[in-house]
This record gives sequence, C-alpha cells and structure tokens, in this order.
Amino acid sequence: MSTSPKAALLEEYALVAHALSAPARLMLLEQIAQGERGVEALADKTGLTIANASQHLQQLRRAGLVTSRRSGKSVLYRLSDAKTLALMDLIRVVAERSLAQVERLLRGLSDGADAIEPITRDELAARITEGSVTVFDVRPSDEYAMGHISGARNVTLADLDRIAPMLDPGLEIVAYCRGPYCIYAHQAV
Amino acid sequence: MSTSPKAALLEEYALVAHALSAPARLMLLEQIAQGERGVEALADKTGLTIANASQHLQQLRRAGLVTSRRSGKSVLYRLSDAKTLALMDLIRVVAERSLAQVERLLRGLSDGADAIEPITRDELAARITEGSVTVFDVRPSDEYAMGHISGARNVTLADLDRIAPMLDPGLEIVAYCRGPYCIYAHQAV
DNA sequence: CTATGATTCAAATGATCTCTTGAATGATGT
DNA sequence: ACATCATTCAAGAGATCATTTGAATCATAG
Repeated sequence: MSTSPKAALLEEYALVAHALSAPARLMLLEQIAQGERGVEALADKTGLTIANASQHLQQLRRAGLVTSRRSGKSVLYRLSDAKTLALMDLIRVVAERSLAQVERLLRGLSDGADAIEPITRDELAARITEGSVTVFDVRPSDEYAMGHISGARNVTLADLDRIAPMLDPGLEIVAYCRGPYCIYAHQAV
Repeated sequence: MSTSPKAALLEEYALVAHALSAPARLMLLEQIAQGERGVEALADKTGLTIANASQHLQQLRRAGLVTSRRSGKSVLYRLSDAKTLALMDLIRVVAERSLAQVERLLRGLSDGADAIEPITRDELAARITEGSVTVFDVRPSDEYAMGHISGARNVTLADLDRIAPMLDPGLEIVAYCRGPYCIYAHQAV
C-alpha cells in the first residue's frame, strides 16, 4: 500500500464529508429524504440535468449516504439509513449555530414583522384539534400527496395571495413543509 | 441578493461539510480534540508546514468548527463546542458502516491473528484494578502527559519490541490511545 | 429478438482547491 | 522605540473536481 493505513482511513472520512460539501448534492439529499425517487424526478426538482444528477447521486452512493434499487425502468434512490439524516441535521445545526451569515439570511426572510415560533409535533396536533390554528402545508402538491399532517390544507405559495383576505385574522397560522431544511414556511409568513 | 436565499443556506451547510472534507483538516481536528493547541504544535503533529496548517485552521474557523484565542505570542485553537466532536464522530460512524473498504483496511492492520475487543470505560477500569490486564497508552508521551488512565503505562510503538519479551503471555493486553480515530492501538497489537 | 426509454459511462473543458514560497502583521521583551 | 518570534496574508503552480455532451448499457414491452 503506498499510503499509510491511517491516511487511508482519513481519506474515507473525507470522502463522506466531501459528498455533503456541494449544494447540488444537498438538494438531492433533501429530496431523497422525502421518500424514494427516480433520477428524472430528482433532476426535475433540483434543476440539474439528468446526467449531472446521476453523477452526483453516484457520489452520494459511493459515500454510503444513499442506496439505489431498480424498479422496472427506473432506478430509485433512498437514504441508506437514519444516520444519513442525522448527519445532515447535525451539519445544519452546526452551520446555523456558528455562522452569523445564516442568521442574517433568516432574519431577512421573515421581514422582522411576525414572530416565528417553532413548536413540537404533539403541541401542533393539540392546537389543530382545538381549532385555534390553521395549518398550511406549503409544499408542492405532489409532496403533499405523499403524506401530510391530518387537518392541514395544502396551499401553494401561488395560492396564498388569493386566499389571504378570506382568513380570520384572529386565528394563528402555522406554515410547515418538511423540516428545518425548508424555507417555504418563512416565505409564506 | 444575486443568489436565492435557499441556495445561500445550502452553501453555508456545504461550507461546513467542505471543511471536513480534507484529510489534513481532519488530522488537525483530531489533534485539537485533545486540547487547546498552538499552530506550531499542530503543524508538527500533522507534518504540515506552519503556513499550510494556519490556512487549514482558518478554514475550520470560518466553518465554525474551531475557535481561537491569543495567549502571549501564540494563537491557541480549540473545538468550538461538543457538537463539533459529535459531527466528527458521526462522519466516522457513517464512513465505517457503509464503506467496505474501511473494513478491509482494519482487517489488514490486525493481521487476523489476535482478537480485538472493544470494551467500555468502566469495564476497563474494573479489569485494571483486578490486575487481569496490562494497559498500554500508545500515544506520544506529550499527549500522555496531558491526561491518561490511571494504571496505564505509556509505551511508544518504538518501545514495544524491546519490552514485548518481558510480558506475561497469560495477561491480556489493552492498547488504547484517543478514541476511535486512532489506529496506534491496532498497530500495537 | 428488436425497439424503446431510463440511466449510466466516458471524455473534455472550465473552475476550484491545495500547497509552497516569501513577505507582512501583531504582540512581547529589552 | 527596536528587535524578535509566532502567526497570517498573498500569489502562483499543480492537481482535483464539476459540468456538459454524446455514446453505451440495462430492463421491459411488443
């Protein structure tokens, strides 16, 4: 072996980190985290060409972050296991904790007008049943179809302007999408 | 803003991952995890030039993984908090879980002869006091000086050949260094 | 077996990263 | 203030990576 064993190990760790170091691959992971997807669907969502998306996906697979299986003509990709999601989440936490730039971005989005209040899943369910809040699922409708909170209305950003005047101003509005990665919710506010 | 807010966020996440994607920076982090260190000490340990180490350290600082403070003439670096360590650890876990290549490396190191048995900290302490094992700390002596398990002997790899014949073959030998990142222990076996 | 459609491979270009070298900065001690 | 030491900055060469294009592979349907 030309390189020392220790250096080889470090290169393996670096390979995993490198797979997460391109925005294009993070977009793909974000989509794959929603559920199994084919290459074409992923390319559409991320705006990448099919060949380019395929190459990024193979880099993710080489790093062990996703696995693929054939289903008919398509190859479906999914996260290899929960650790992949935990890794994405930890990177997000570290990035948002320490980078003042990220905070500025989030502040810029919310216009500083409405208070943004993160709440737990159980708490949200309780408030829905008691009718004190209206929940909007602001994801694209195909993602909505694959699973959503009961009682939530699927409202795209384009719909918002149309229905905004019809809302009871006294009601609290909760916008959600697919976890911390999504910024649709901020835009909807 | 020329780029969309969402793309900017993804680039921040990518920056953190990118900081972890070079073996040289992983070596530096591994050393910094041992305690606060100056640039020169880190450069020595990793075999990098001082200027090069300084550049990598600033990349780590930009990503929020380490912080620095001045102490006299030196600038001391340390991990920004426990999340950084958790992130390194998670990457290691993901890499070792999914990459068959890593397993092959580890198998190659241990020569397949002696069984390698990872044990918990408490279990180890119990075995030391009852005298059933001999514990070697195979780290360099300056790291040993900064903290080690009571009852452990500091034995460098160079010393091993010299003292190996003097050991009671019936005793179990435990080699340890500084957690999962270190491969000295495997070499010592 | 052949045709079709989805995906992957392979080569080439342009961009990015790493490392080295030499000079500049910043803090300390005389 | 001056000298000195540790660290950082700046610029260039060499290597590596991302993206595009066109061709090749693979599984199903006819």
